[in-house]
Amino acid sequence: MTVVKQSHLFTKTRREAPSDEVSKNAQLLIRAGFIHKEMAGVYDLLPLGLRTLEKINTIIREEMNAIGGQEVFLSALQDKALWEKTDRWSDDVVDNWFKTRLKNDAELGLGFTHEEPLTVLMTGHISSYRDLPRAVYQIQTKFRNELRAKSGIMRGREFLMKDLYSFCKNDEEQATFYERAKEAYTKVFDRVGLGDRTYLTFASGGVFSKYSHEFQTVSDAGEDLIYVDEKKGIAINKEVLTDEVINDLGVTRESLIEKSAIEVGNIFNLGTRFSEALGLTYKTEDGKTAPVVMGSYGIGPTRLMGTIAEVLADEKGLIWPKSVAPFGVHLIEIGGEKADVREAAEKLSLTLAQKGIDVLHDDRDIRAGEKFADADLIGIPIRIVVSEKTIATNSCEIKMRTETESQIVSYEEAIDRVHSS
RNA sequence: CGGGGCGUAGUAUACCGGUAGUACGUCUGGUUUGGGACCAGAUAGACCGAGUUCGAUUCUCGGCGCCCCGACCA
Repeated sequence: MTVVKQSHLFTKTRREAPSDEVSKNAQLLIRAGFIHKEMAGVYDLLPLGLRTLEKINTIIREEMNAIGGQEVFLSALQDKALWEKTDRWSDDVVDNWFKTRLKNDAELGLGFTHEEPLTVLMTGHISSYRDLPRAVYQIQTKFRNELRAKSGIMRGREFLMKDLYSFCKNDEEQATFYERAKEAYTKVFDRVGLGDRTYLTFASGGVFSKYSHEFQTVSDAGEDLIYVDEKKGIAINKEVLTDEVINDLGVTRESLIEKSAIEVGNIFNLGTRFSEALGLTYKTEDGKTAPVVMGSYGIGPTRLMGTIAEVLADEKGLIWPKSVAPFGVHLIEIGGEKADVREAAEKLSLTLAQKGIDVLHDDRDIRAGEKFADADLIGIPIRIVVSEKTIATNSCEIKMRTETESQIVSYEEAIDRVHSS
């Protein structure tokens, strides 16, 4: 693992939030130097932000791989003819296309989802029941020409999406995979630190199934209204809240509490809508031709990052769970112009790195107060301070981001605590 | 897309039909050095275009941009 010197990091923190951002996630992420705003709904990722995003992506990858997902990377540019086959090219049907043209005037789109191209791609790779089931996913930039970008990084026009598609022999196989995907999603949200406030939420299922499932993280910043049954740990999206649904789920109106929530994931059955329209069929055991049954499963990693920022922050700044923090330890030296302090800090950061911890070493020649304020703003879960005071006793100070008091401990104990945290 | 608000420096603001000032920030130097210190110096601004006018940041029109509410959101 690596040690990054903060004096080397090109991004700087800011004291004030920019005037054109109201949402907490964007204000904090910009102030802390994780992202940069290009225009409404379009953000760049800076080194700290990219590190965090990659941590999130790694967790998602691990869980998708665990259910048999195979990663690909499809193109953003999309062929008009393909989307006309499923009647999703017209602006009357899909109103958030970004469309552009080739030099020869042929129309293209920038992908807002990838059912069509992947279904066609798979026609070359699925031809027998022996080829099924399959699960294919990517983490890719999506483009959606939103009428109104809002909520900072939560609803952008260009954003990262993990989209997995399942290909199964029949509804039963699809249902089995769907359940596994549901569990994988639950693990993802647990691992990124949102598990206790993220609810499996029943939502509109479209044509081929009664329900789809959303994963909704409770937050005042959310755009969706959900009705939560806390005992059962499930929720119902307002858009499908009917007596029938309430009955289906075995809850009562009295048990439901209305909450605002952020949709961090969505899984749904596609049936054979795309396979039939695009000719994705296979031969069954008895030699018959049948359409592949599909499902689709999305998570927006950038939105997830914004949600974590939004939901877990305090008045001082960001608070990253260990699993997604850009660094494991923020090591602050105070009085680094003294050679022995600098040496002790460098030695400790190297030791931590050798033990598999990413360390951000604040070696900047600024006052302690600024370093502490920046550390709180950036939100790395563990802060370790090395100063003249501490090296006199061969010790250092350690403090969790969520704590207010630090403790003086030996280097060995500090390392132990980093490990056990 | 309907509605609303707003565009003066990174932030917050002031003044004004005669070409912009303050504070904070930022940068440099010095003194400092455990929760955003002090002193000195510096940096940086009227969204764009057209019109009216001798002269427009100021008035008019058009554009562009940003934010919010709603709608939308496989």
